[in-house]
Amino acid sequence: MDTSTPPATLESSAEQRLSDCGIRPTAQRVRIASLLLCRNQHLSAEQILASLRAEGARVSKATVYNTLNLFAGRGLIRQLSVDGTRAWFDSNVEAHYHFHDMTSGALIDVPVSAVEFRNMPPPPPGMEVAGIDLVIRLRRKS
Amino acid sequence: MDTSTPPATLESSAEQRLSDCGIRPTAQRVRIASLLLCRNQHLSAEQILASLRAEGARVSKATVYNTLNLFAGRGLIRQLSVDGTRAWFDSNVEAHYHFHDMTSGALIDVPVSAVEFRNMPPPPPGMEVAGIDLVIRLRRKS
DNA sequence: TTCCTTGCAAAACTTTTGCATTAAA
DNA sequence: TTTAATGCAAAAGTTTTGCAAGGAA
Repeated sequence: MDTSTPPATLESSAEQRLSDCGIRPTAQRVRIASLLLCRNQHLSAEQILASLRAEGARVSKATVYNTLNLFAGRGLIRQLSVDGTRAWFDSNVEAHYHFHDMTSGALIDVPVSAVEFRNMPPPPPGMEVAGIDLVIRLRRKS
Repeated sequence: MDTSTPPATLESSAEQRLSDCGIRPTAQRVRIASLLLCRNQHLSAEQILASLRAEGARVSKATVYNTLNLFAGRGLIRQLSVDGTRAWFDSNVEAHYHFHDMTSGALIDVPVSAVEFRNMPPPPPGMEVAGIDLVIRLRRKS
């Protein structure tokens, strides 16, 4: 639909990643992937929609949500439930944890290497660990 | 409003805890506190509303939400963001973590003693740790 | 009386869905 | 051409809010 602004290299690498996941690289999906996957970041659906429209892209809210769910389902991004207000989409799918600045709402990545677990409780019988979400809440030092 | 069913001891201990927190123990607040604080559990606002009404209590949705927010603000309960769908209110305010059964949605308490951290990343300058939320996601073993 | 709490309904938000239209292979 | 994706608007679900009425001090 829109063929301007973002560098060809970014777009083509996003296209490549979508194809690799078996996702048809439509214009909207490539735009969303380019925006999100260019670096490690945490964005809400609304932020993504606003950014794309600011760039002049033609995208609907429904497509943003559909696309984010699709990407998350294919492991291209990770959906976070950090505060109850909305979902955050994390472009970093490597194992890692988060600082959550409760004042500003900001999320900061914490590498796995910074937190080592001495022991972990065994999962209940018949269950296995699918993932570990660690959120370290921060407040301004008093 | 309603003076039936729950044991007097439960109600009076709930009343005591509310008074201790400087919360005026109205009928609705005592009912909600009695329901939630009788044991360690994780309930949604809607579940609490349904339980109270099933018991014959006269309570509105607005009051349930107002009350839960009030209790959480006073540290009487803890609000959890585990899945994006809704808030869960945890009657256990002692430090602890959670298993999250992704199949059933169930939450299971994990005592702090079951998880020891070998090291923790230092909070950014000017910040301090306000809390640690650890969610261990579980799926059925394949 | 005065202040706080409640209930109801409506509003505010985030996210999903139905369906006609459009784009991709 | 045939299938899948998009856009729009409406719906769905959770949580908040405004305001009149009710209850406690």
